[in-house]
Amino acid sequence: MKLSTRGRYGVKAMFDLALNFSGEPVSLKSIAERQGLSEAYLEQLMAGLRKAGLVKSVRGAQGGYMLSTSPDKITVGEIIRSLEGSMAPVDCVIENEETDCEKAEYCVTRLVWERIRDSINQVVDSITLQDMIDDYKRLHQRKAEKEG
Amino acid sequence: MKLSTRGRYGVKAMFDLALNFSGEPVSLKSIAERQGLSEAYLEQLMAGLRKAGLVKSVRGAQGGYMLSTSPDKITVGEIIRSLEGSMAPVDCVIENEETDCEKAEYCVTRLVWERIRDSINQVVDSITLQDMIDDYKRLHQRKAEKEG
DNA sequence: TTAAAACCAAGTAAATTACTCGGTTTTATT
DNA sequence: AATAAAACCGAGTAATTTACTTGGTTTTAA
Repeated sequence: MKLSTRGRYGVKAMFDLALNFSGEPVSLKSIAERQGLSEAYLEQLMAGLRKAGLVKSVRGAQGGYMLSTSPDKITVGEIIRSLEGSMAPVDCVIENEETDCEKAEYCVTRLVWERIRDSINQVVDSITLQDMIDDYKRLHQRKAEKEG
Repeated sequence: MKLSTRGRYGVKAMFDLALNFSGEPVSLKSIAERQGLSEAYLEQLMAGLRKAGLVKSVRGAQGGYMLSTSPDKITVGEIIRSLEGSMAPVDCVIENEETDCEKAEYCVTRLVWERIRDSINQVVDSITLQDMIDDYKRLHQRKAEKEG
């Protein structure tokens, strides 16, 4: 039940874009540097996020990426699902997908997988990039106080 | 974020043991047949469940496995964690384990992973094998009514 | 014109998964 | 005592997935 680097890096990158949300595009190079990620690999992830409509890109010199909308309208769930697919713990329980298992209708374990899936979706869909920014500010304010 | 076959088969096998909870041991062969799983592979899983104290084994002819305690005292969470390890979506957030990430204390994404982990744990720890048996009975009663 | 950037497709080494295989030991039954 | 059923154990392995890299091309501001 681990997230792959796609989801992990994707959330980091999107959070970086959210912190730098200003109307100006942000280059992959700078995101990669700040977040300590491979630029070439990030490129692949951004392609996924762009196809999902979560980011816009600006090509050419001084180009880069920016959130397609404000941080409070983008959830962690949308980010992860666009990069990793459904959060369903088992394939037979992927949203809006038929299962080929003929026992599905009376399958008890299936009910368990559905509950896990729903609870994961509920958390990730409830956290927006703005929430992360708020957490970030709180965390760093506390850090500043602590360090005097 | 998929469960591996270890967790999936493990829950199935434990549910099978719960349905057959009587004091008599149940052979791997019969579990494998009923659940449509490989006997040799199941053996590995049972070793894990035994080490975790969730099942007891009886060796020799007419031997087999049985739940170590009643179905209402065994949760899906215990089963999955004993076979797959922590449900943490990211290593830096495994319960009772130090992370080597020095930024951890002020890491925002970490807060997200913790919330996902907690919510998964909450669901799986709230579902006992007895709950699954109850669901099973409900499901099959409804099936019987439907089929007349 | 140059250089910075996004875009794209394909390749690849390493790790993980989902098993199997070939035994040994234990024990109820005959 | 012999047999057979069963758990126990360690190692091996094919297939798949992951986490990238490489080598380009296209676009566009300066």
